[in-house]
Amino acid sequence: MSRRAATIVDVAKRAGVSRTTASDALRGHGRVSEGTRVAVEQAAAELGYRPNTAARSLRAATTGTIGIHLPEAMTRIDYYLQTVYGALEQAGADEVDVTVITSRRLAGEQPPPSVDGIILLDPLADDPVAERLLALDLPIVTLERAFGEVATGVVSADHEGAIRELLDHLASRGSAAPAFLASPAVTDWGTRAQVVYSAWCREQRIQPTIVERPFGSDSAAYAEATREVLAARPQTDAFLCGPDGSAIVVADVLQDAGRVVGEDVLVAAMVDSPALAYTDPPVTAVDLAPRAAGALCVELLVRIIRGEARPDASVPLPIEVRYRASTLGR
Amino acid sequence: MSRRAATIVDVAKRAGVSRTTASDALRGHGRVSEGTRVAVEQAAAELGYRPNTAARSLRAATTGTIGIHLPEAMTRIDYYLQTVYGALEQAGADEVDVTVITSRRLAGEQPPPSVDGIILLDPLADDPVAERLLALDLPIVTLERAFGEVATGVVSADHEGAIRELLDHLASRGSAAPAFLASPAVTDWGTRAQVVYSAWCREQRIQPTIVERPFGSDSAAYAEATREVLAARPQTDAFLCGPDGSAIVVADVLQDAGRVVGEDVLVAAMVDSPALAYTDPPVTAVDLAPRAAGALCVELLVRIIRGEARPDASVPLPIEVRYRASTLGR
DNA sequence: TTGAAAGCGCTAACAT
DNA sequence: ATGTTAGCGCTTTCAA
Repeated sequence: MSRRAATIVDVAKRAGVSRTTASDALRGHGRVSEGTRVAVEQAAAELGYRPNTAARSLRAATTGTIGIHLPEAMTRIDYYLQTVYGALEQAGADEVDVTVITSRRLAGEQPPPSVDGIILLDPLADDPVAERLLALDLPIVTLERAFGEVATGVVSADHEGAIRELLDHLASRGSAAPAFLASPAVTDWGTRAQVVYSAWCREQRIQPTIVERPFGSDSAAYAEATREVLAARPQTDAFLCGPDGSAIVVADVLQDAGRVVGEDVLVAAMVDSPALAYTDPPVTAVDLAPRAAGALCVELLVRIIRGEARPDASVPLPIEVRYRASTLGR
Repeated sequence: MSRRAATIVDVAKRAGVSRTTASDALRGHGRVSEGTRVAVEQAAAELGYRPNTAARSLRAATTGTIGIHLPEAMTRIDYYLQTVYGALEQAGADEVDVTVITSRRLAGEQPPPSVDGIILLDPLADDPVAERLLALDLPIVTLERAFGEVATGVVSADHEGAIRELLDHLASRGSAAPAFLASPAVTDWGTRAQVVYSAWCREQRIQPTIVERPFGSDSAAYAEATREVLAARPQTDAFLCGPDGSAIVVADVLQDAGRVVGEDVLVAAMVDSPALAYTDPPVTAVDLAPRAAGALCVELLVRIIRGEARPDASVPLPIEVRYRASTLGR
C-alpha cells in the first residue's frame, strides 16, 4: 500500500541521529538525553513509524507470540472457545500475540508456526498434533493433562471434587440410581470423570449406568442416549450430564417422557453455560470458569518463557458447583 | 531449549552444498538436481531443521499472518466465536497463520501486530480499535459493514431478505402484533434489522414494538425485556428475537406467563444455534452460517493480499431460515 | 551521550 | 546446476 513503510533509519535521519540512538530513544533506554528522546519520538510519530516485528524477532531470536492449540473435535464446543478467548484477553495484558494452531495447520507438511511457547487445551491422548507440538522442545502449558515424558506447565482443576460434590448432592436429594452421560475417556477430563463416577458408585454400592457419546456429538445423539438409558434402566432417577450442551437435551427428552425434572428425576451438568441458568427448570452445573482457565494458561506460559516460573510449574483452577432447580426442586 | 536450532547453513554444510542450493532444494525450486534435493532434504530431516519465519518475513517483507478482530462486547457471543473458528479453519487450508487481535491489544500504546491483512468482524460504528486498524493501510475484509472512506473487501448476507421472510412467516401463521427484541443499532447487522422491522411494520400498517438490549446482555436482561413487552402490549402474539441466546429466554418467560409457544404466541430467532433445535418447543431461527462466514472472509482476504481479487471485492454469504415448532405449531 | 559495525537467517540477483 | 554477494530492519557489542 502507499509507499514503503518508514524504518528506523528514516526516523534516525529525520531526527538527525544515528539509528542506534533512535532505537535506544524509542525503547526508552537510559543512554539518550531527554532532548534527543523527544526529537526521535516526534520524528517517529510524524513518519508513522512502526517497528518491524520480523526484524526484531530475527534479532532477538524470540517471536513475542505464543501458540494455542485445541483438538479439532473441540472447536464446536462453546467451553473451549471461551477458554481460547480467556487466553486471548490475558495475552493482550501480557503484550504477547496469540496464534491459534488448528489441527489442519499441522496436518500436512507445513512447518509449525514460530512461537515462543505453546498452550495445549486438554490434549487428547495420542493426539498426533499435540505430539508434534510437544516435540518442538518449546515451553508448554497444558490445561488438565500432564504428559509424563515432557516437563510441561499444567493448569488443572479439582474435577474429582466437583463431580463427587454433584453426586453426593444428587444422593442427598434422594437419587438412588444416577446415570452418567459421559464423554469418552480420550481427554483427561473425560477420563477422570469416568473414574470418579465408577469409584463413587462402588463406594455407595450403586450399580453404575454409563452411556457414552463422542465429543462434538449433536443434540440428536444425546437425545437418543437419554432414551437408551430410560429404556435399559427405567429406575434411573438422576442424570449426570458430561458433554457441554447435553443437559438441555436430556432435560427436554425427560420432560417429553412425562418426567418432571427437579421432582421425580434430577439433572446435573458437568459443564455450565449461560443457557443452563435459563432453561425450564434451570440446571445445576459445574462452572468450569473457562475464561479464567485460558487466562491462567497464558499467565503461566509467559512466566515460564521469561524464566520466572519452572517449566513444570502447576497452577490450580478454581471451579464451583452452581445449584439450581433441576436438582433442588422448584 | 537444548542447543541452538539448526539453520539453513547447517543443513547446507551437512549436505555439502551452498546455502542457496539448500534453500532452493527445500522449497522445491527447479534449479537443483534430483540428487542434491534428496541429500538436502535428508540433511534437513536429520537436523530437525525448521525454517526461521522471522528471517523469511524480513526477507520477503510479508508475514504470512493475518489478523482478525472482533469487538470486545462480542467475545462472549457464540456466533462470533464460531465465526472466528471458521476463519481459523480456512486459514489452515490457505497456509496462513492467524493472530486474533483483541481490543485490549490495541487499547494501549502497543503497536498493532504485524500482519499482511486484517479481518474485521461486524465492526461497530466508531469503534476506535477498528479505526486504528483501518488506518494501517493494509488489505482489509469486513463482515457486513462496509466503510465508505476505505476500500475494503466485504462479506455480507441478505439479512433484510431473511428477516422479511421471518416476519412474513409470522404473519402468515396468524400473528397480527409481532414484537421485536432488538440488538442496538451499533453493528451493521443490528442497524439493518431495526430498519427492516420498521419498514415491514409500516408496509403492513402494524404498530412496531421494539425493545432493545445491549450486546452481551445476560439472560436476566432478556427475561426482563420480555416481561416489559408483555406488560406494555398484552396483545403481542409473536416475538422476533435478535440477540444470540435471547430466544430461549423469551420462550421460557412466555411459558412461565402461561402462554403456549407455537400456539398462542410465536417465537422466532434471528440467530440460530444448536440449542434452539432442542428446546421445547424447537425455535424457528435464521442460520447465519458463522463458520462459512469466517471462512469466506479469510478466503477473500488471502485473494486480495495475493492480488487475485480487487481490494473492494464483495462476496455474498448464503443464510437460511430454519422453520421449527415455535412458529409452525406442534 | 552518541556512533559505527556486525550479524540474526533467509532468499533474490547476479555470477559461473 | 550451483555458488557468491548483498541486504531485508533491527539491536547489541564495541569504540569514541
